[in-house]
Amino acid sequence: MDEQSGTDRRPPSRRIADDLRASIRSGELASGAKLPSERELAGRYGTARNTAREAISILQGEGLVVAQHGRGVFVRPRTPLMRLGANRYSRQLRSETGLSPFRIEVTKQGRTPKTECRSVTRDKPPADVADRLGLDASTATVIRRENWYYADDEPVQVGVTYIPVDVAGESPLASERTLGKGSIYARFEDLGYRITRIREEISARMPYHEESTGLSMPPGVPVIEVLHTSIDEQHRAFEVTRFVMRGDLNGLDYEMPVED
Amino acid sequence: MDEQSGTDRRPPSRRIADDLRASIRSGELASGAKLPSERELAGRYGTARNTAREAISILQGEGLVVAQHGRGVFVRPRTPLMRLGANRYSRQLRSETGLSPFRIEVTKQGRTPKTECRSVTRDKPPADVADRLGLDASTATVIRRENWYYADDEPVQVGVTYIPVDVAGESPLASERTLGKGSIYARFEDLGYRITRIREEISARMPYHEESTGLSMPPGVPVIEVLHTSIDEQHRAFEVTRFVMRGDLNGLDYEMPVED
DNA sequence: CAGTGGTCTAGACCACGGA
DNA sequence: CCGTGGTCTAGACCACTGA
Repeated sequence: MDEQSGTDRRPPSRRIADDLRASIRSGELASGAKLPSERELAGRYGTARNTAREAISILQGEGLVVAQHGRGVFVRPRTPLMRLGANRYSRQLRSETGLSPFRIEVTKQGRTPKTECRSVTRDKPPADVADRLGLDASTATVIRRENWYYADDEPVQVGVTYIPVDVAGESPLASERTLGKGSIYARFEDLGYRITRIREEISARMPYHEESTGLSMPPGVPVIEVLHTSIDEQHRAFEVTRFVMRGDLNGLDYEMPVED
Repeated sequence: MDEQSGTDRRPPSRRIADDLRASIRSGELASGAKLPSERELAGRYGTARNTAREAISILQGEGLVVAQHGRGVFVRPRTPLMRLGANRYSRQLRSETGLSPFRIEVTKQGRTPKTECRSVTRDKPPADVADRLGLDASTATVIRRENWYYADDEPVQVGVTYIPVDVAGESPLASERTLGKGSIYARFEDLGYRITRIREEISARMPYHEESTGLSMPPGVPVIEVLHTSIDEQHRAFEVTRFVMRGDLNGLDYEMPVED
């Protein structure tokens, strides 16, 4: 009754990883369950501990398990994603609830939202941002606002907003960390920029080292990067925000018309 | 002139990884450049080879480098992303060019596109798909069409389309692998379903084991998953497609109105 | 062929968590 | 305190690449 019938060409580390993966998929190792310890696996398969460890590291890279120092290795529980939609920018939603869609989503999950503007500075825009704003990257200056988004004090997103100085002027957008009622898009409206269209460019990648520590991300979890551009009635791009979101906690949900 | 002034609490593997990462960022190790060999690094830092190897595996997990057996470890070149937009579904684009947006994007990059319908079967819908189609997951039957998308014979995307049997009927959608001129949405129009709105739910995750082999993905690269729903004038969801795309080759680009 | 990464061994010590 | 993962060593052999 040996599963591998003598001709298993997989190296032992793969075999252990495959077995564990199968157990996770079948539900035998349920979400949150503890895997056998490295030493236990090594003994069971007759390998060195490092070999069992290598197997676990494969599963870590696939985002299937998380190791906790001193406790063990656990099947990574799949938390439901927050679903951020284009309605993030809806004026109606803004005025109805007085809450940002982020806060609504977090609250819906029974967690406590928090947002924090960490800095407001003047800076040169990154090349891609300058391009979206129609600015010259080498000469232009923008206001840079860095916002952090939390659920239960756990950071889940960062958003860096770039506003041309010509747009922000001496308004609160250019200097204040807190922007008052109706949040940032109300302030743009004060200045005569009313959002009518948005462009969102989405990509996925592994986090930079700073991001994975800043967002305290477990290994094997990618980020979603969204480069957002706000456009007004006169087709002016008046603001660009780069969102970086933990991929295990966030998702996007767009519904839109198909333009002929 | 020692950089670490005696009090470097980082383990050697981290230190090697940090140094290499810095070299990559600074451009000292350019895109595509070869890293020092594992043995070379071990010698240079006075560690065992495994320790240098561990450092490289950290960078692999971050998607910064790729190892090639027998050749060396290289800085992963960042290929430009394909930018898939909502105009994928535009009738105008379809009729103007006769090409699918996928083919246009790949051609734009100087590569050769290929698409292939691998199978057409009848199946039970997955729960999330059934939900989007307004079907009962346990009783309903759908047509399942599996499509693979290639650039220069390299697979870059998979799309699995689900169509309720009531919609597909006995049309080519229900059985033919090739759908003829104007592609799939033209066939839906033949049946009276004209796409007017779409919903796209986007997430990012590490590939399943089958996906990473099927799409021959290097380690440290996530996938983008898009659950797409097509909606017609009468608000009927008539088709759902789940796209799984290599995150290092694909991006999404939406422009849409903000609905009040 | 020499040089590279891929895998493995059998130990060792440390740091953390929980009883 | 013990059991866990985190890190490291100093070897070894294999498989692949390219001259």
